[in-house]
Amino acid sequence: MRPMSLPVGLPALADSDLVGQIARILMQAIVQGRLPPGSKVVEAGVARELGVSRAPVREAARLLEKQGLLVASPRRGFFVRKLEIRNIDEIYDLRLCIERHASVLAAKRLSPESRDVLRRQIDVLHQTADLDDPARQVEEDYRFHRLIFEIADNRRLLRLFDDLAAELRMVIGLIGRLYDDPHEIARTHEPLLAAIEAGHPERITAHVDYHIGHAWREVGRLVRELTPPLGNAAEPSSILFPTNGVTV
Amino acid sequence: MRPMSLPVGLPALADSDLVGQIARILMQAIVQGRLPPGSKVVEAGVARELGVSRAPVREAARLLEKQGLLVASPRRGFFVRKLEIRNIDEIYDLRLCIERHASVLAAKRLSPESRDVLRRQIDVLHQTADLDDPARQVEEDYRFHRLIFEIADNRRLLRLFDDLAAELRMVIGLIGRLYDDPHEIARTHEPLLAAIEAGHPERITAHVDYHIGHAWREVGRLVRELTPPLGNAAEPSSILFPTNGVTV
DNA sequence: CAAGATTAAAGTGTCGACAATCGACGATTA
DNA sequence: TAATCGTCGATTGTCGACACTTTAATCTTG
Repeated sequence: MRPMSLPVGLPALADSDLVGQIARILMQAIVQGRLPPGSKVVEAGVARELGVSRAPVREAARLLEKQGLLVASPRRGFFVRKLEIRNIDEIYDLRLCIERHASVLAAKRLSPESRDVLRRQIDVLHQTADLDDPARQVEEDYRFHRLIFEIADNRRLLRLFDDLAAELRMVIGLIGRLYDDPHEIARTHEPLLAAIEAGHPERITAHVDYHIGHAWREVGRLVRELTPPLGNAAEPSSILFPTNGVTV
Repeated sequence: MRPMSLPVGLPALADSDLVGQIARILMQAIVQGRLPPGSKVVEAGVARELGVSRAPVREAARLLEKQGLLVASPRRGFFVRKLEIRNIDEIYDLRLCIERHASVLAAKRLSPESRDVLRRQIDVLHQTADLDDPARQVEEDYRFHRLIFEIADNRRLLRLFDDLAAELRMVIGLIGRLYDDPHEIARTHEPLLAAIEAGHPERITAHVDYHIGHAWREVGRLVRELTPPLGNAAEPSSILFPTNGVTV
């Protein structure tokens, strides 16, 4: 048995695949804002907190780096990716691109069962809207869109969506509530599903464009509002965020 | 004032990045066929061969896994991804999706300079066609398409293309010569560029569809032909690495 | 002689250690 | 006082070691 110390406030890591678990834990910490953008991820700190050595932590950090959540600075360590508008735009641009595609694909491969699954998820969206739980709302929203990718049935496309979604969740988590009326969110999914059921590529892409484009503009606006305290998007010399030592 | 600051905006780093170097070396070994699909990547072997320890090798392998070149089997190690038609189709499907998008974007952002760069690359394609060097031809072909992504100016899109291209290079490297007439390759790029210059989204996507779709069908056909005989070629951990120790 | 059991070899997962490097702080100097 | 330089702690990059698993090779045994 391995001498595993007691993780204080962190979920215990029992199963194998330590690296994957650490990556997930780090990801959660990031998207939940416990590791704010710009903050440093100290390997030893994470390792100690989780009761493991630095090696698997490093590997997890590398994965998150390739995924885009972290950036590595050569002899200085890993940092949570900053909130640059450029990056937001690139993510949404790519998401729009693949979600149009996935939606059209999903329409082609839509079965009665998968149609029902989407329907039910819209119901969930409506129910969640009553809860006044923005985080949950965002989560169920993503679940709907993820379902579309699952139906599209391209594993690589799905993985890509998950990667983008993780980063978007971080952004959305930071700016808090995204829409004023949660029911509005739920409703806007209905015409999209209708278009998918109808199977008209043009109508589908139009609705996706509207739907994602709306979120894009909204997030962009809020991020722009949130960014000024940092001045312009000075990319180099990453220390414009002081060692805001909230590292885990 | 801060003590640092090299030239702003330069990626610079590169060199002392052992993990990145190992990842590149492994990638080359894979796309050049020295590590055939299905073969095992033994950490200790690679480490010894490169004169480093296993730690950075593992990190590099993890990156290549996330990129799709390797697959990890929990207590058994990393393996070069096998050549499944399903995977090929997924890659090309995604590539088609993003290349349409990138091409339309590139048209929007096309400057006289970037137009000339594309033109010149087509010239290179023609020149390369005379050399009877299939690998080189494929390389210059990718360079053209990569230029489109550069012009599209979305870093994430570009990274994604690079990831896909690496895997496609592996596939194409394995099936050897892709087209019968290299000049044909070069020529087919011209109407695509013309469409981009004209800036008609429909014409652009049509040409991209034709261009990429052609490669897709061709590769798919060849892979289908090639799959029964190959299957898996489990390699004994032996010397198949760089003829020199360019590392450390 | 084949199928299963046994043992040995190879390889992975993880750890702790150590030198090299970076950044902060304070002493030194103009 | 402000700027420069050197020192020191903190942290990274890399290594070698070790326990446990898987794979192979060998030995039983029906």
